[in-house]
Amino acid sequence: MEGILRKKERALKVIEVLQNKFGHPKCALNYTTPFELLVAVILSAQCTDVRVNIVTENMYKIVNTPEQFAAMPLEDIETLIKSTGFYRNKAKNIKLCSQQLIEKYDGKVPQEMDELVGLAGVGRKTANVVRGEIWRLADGITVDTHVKRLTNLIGLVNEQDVIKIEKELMKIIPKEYWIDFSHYIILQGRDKCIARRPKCLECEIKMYCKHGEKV
DNA sequence: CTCCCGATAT
DNA sequence: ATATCAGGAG
Repeated sequence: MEGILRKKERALKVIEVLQNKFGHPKCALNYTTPFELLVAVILSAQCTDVRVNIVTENMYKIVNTPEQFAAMPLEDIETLIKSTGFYRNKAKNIKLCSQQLIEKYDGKVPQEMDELVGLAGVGRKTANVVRGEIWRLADGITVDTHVKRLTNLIGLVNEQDVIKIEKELMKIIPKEYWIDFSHYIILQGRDKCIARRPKCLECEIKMYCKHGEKV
């Protein structure tokens, strides 16, 4: 087990490199309201953000409020979001989540982590993204498929459970970087550390990576 | 742990 | 054909 201090040191170096590369990153999902972002993040499960943006651009012209989704037949929501995959679960969650927002929060997206996680289809990953993006709030670190893969490769964690990964990262990453860290890792995951065919030769953080350091 | 699931790159 | 994509619920 590598020391926590050594991990912090390497994490800060990775952050420095990626900060210089990506600057001040923002969410790649398109939205105009907190609710639109919440729905977009729910749709982004196991789906590219490019696909989600194609779907939401069309859909939000028709429905973009909790009241409208709550009133819409489930089959119609399914049709609108079908191409994002898992469409039956997602449609059910979006509709139920909309009803919960109306009943409990006057149709507005709540800020507290506990409240967000209590909504249908909203887990810690989705809640972290919305809180960080909308209100710049962070009492957690977004752990998606990219963060899971890269933090293991970089050796910051040795763990597959996303909740445990998040807790470990919260010990290693200084809080001021909690929001941007995930953005950096995800952007690097798309640009260089692509799961299907990583471009280790061109990777800016290969010296900190289990794959890249062999190149 | 399994299931949900279409689109895309390889 | 197969792996992967800003996961969450049962």
